[in-house]
Amino acid sequence: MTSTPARKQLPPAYEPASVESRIYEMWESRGYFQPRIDPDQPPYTIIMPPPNVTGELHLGHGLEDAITDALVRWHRMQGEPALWLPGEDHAGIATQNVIERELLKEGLSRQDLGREAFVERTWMWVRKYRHRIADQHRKLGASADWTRDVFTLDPGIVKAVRTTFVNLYRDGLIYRGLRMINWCPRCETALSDLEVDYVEQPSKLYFIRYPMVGEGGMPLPDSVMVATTRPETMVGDTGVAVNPGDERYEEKIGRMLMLPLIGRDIPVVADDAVKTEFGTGAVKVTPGHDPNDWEIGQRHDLPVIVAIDRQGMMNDEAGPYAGLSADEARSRIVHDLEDEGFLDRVEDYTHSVGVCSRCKTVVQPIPSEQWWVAVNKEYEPGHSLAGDAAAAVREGRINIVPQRFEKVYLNWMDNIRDWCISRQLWWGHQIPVWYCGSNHMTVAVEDPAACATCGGAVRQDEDVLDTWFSSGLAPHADLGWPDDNEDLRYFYPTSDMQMGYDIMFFWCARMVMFALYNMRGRGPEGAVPFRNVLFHGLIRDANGEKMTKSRGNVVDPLVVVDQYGADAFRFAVLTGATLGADQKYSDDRLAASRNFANKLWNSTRFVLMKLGDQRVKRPHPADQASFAVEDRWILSRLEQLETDVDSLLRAYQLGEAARQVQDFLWNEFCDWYIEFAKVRLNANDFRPQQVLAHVLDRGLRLLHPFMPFVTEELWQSLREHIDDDMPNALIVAWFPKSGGNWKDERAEAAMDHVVEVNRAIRNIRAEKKLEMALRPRVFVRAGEFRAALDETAAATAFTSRVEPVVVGANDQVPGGEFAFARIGDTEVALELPQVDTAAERARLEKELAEAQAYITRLEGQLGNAQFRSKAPAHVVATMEGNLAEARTRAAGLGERLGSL
RNA sequence: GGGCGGUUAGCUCAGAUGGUUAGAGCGCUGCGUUGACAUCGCAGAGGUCACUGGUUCGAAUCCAGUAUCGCCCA
Repeated sequence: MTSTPARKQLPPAYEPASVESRIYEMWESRGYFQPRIDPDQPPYTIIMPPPNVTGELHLGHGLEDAITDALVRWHRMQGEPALWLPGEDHAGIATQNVIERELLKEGLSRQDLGREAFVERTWMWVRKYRHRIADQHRKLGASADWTRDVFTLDPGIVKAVRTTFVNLYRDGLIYRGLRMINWCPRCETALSDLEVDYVEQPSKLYFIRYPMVGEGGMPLPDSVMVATTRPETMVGDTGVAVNPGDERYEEKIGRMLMLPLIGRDIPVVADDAVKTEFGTGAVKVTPGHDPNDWEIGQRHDLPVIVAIDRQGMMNDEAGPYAGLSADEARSRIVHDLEDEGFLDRVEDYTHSVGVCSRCKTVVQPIPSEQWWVAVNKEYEPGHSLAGDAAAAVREGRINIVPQRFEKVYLNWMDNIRDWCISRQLWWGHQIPVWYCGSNHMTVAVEDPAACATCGGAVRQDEDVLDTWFSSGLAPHADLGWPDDNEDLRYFYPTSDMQMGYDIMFFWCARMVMFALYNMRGRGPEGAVPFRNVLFHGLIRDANGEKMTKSRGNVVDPLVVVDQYGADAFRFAVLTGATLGADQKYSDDRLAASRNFANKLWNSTRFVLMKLGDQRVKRPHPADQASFAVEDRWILSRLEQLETDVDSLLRAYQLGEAARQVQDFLWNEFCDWYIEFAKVRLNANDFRPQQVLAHVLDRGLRLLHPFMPFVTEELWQSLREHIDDDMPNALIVAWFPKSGGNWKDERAEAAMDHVVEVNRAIRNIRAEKKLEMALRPRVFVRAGEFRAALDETAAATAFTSRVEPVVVGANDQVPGGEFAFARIGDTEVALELPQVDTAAERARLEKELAEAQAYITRLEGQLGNAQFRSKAPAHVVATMEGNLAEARTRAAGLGERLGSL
């Protein structure tokens, strides 16, 4: 075993930097992150969404680590073999772009290097950044099993990708086909529908007359006017389409038009896709340059003419405009149309333009031969990739949290189209297809030596797969599929999955589709990639803007960790918003969380100081009656907290759970229990020691999933003071679960009352501006809670700086000058050097008025027969209790007013 | 065009299945270094829960509509 962390005197303030790396090293070197496979126990498994190897982690990754780590630590502390499997993604386009930018600084292009050298250079980058990324996770406290770290280009994943590809191909779910794609001229690759963003752009709508021609090609005086936003594409027009129900064009359907400037004859076709209300109701059809026109062209057998090449230049098909850029061609064509009288008019128009989501270049829709996944095709009766993926969620085999995202997922899955998976890149999983000289295709997992059909020499398809193809396999591929190894058998299906809602379609949807296909041998329940998937929101900047490099508002989580500590960062992002909602980043919230860590640090210092070198037993419920009211109160409250945290965590309400632990530790344990305990300890009554140690121990355990470092560091100091079966580290200590043994309603009510009495006393002190040194006598005329008030009188004396005298309700308070307050059936009379009668009267009247208003409300409600008959008994009882209490209070106040 | 979400204190946000006088942090006001903590303590001010209507004994919470901001899909 490695040496335990250094345990000297704790410094007076928590210094995360001096603790975090030492603690993390201790955890990792002792192997706590590696689960022990135990066939008798169900495991907890969660896969890390692999960050891109392109560079640094951002706040979103930090949030993900905070969520995942809290979950995995919670499960680990419940004794489950817990596996958090980390990884990194090769991120095709993104990484290639980064390397190309690097090369550009040296004046080189990837073509200068050649494919092999370029890929090798990229690997050099990867080797460096993989470790950097892992270290960043470590700084955030991620208790991931680094011995199982997976990179999406590891040999095992290559095998998984190829096996999936081959199987899908054999089942007819992967095909190569000429279809309209989104081409990014800058990235020089095809993109899937998901990688295209649509932005509104002001543009023009051009109205162009296409003259009709007769049988022998004779021009007729009639014409059809079309409206278009891209006049330069008209050189590729092969038809004009109208809606079949549009009366304006009824007689023209089937007739021929003459394409201006070009002179080609093109037909008028009727197609439902044409909207009568757009432009003139007639649209030119350019199947080579528009996705909708492509579809129309397919339906009406129109030829496809590609007149603009992939670099955006007009080619020979453009006739007189060949060699021009698309922009130049547009102005020339518009000019020529006008000259020849074909241009009717131009209107301002706003339309949405597809841009590459990565580089924002306007994408070109072009027909191209690419590889596709047929997501809706049945490979077995009743089974298609998308159909099964939707069913798994509909039928509850996969649970989406928060539930509202279920609709988004299903809506997308139900309307999904075939997925373009080939990319014209060099960095990624090269498509496992080989071609020979006779154009035979060999599709194989292992590199073939020769063509499977004719034995000829083969060349591999040059394209690579969409990055999401490989990450879509993560849950089963990361665990070893297609090999049938122990990890896969034991840890699959994974338990939870977590990601930003922005990659629901990219990643979550693909994982579900692939897993249900690849793992279908396990049956519908066992095939799912995960049982629950959590969608978290985005971290935005203080103004609610998305953080992007171009905006320059990106915050580095490691800078935050340096400044405030990893625990503070994690606590702040976890409590910053509810799951699924975006949150705004704020330094104030970080500071508040750091302050909490420091508060915890100091309260532990206090407990340790009071324990000295003592080793105490845990309080035993059998001795409950022997404990003081504040002991019974805090132990009862602790059990309630344990119950609440358990149910909150089960419901994935991580932020609320963290808040409740904080609230307990700060506002109940520190503010009241510790303050009260001081009095007994100072009087050499050492009974609070075991309560202090026990409650703190439990509190640190409850907080550990959210603030792992500071809790572990403190617990290391605390553990040797508790005479119990204490493991070596908090990370593997049992998570508290209430047995209900300490629940004590009476103690809670009594202590609540004592707290209120103290508040009332302090309130008077503050209001009367009594000097701190002054310790006035205060008569506490107690009713129901006399025993508790008696028992805590010394604590009241200490914490509220008074000399309390607890007397019975019927006892008289001696003469003198007093300020009065009422808490239920208890009257507080604080002795003053002198009383400003008018001010005192005003104060009491205000309080009385409040009490009266409250009474009126309660009387109204309780006087309602409907309420009495329909409301549950405990609600009525509570209100009756409150009414009685308020009446007692009002009566007391009235009495005091009368005597003034 | 379809769908989803937000709107609660000056700011950032909590408020399961409707049920005490709606909470926290930060900020603000006043007081305060007593041996855990000034990264702190005590006390206080501050909210017609966006609006309108409905359901209910009872609505921040459920329903319908409106306004406004944002997101997703087409």
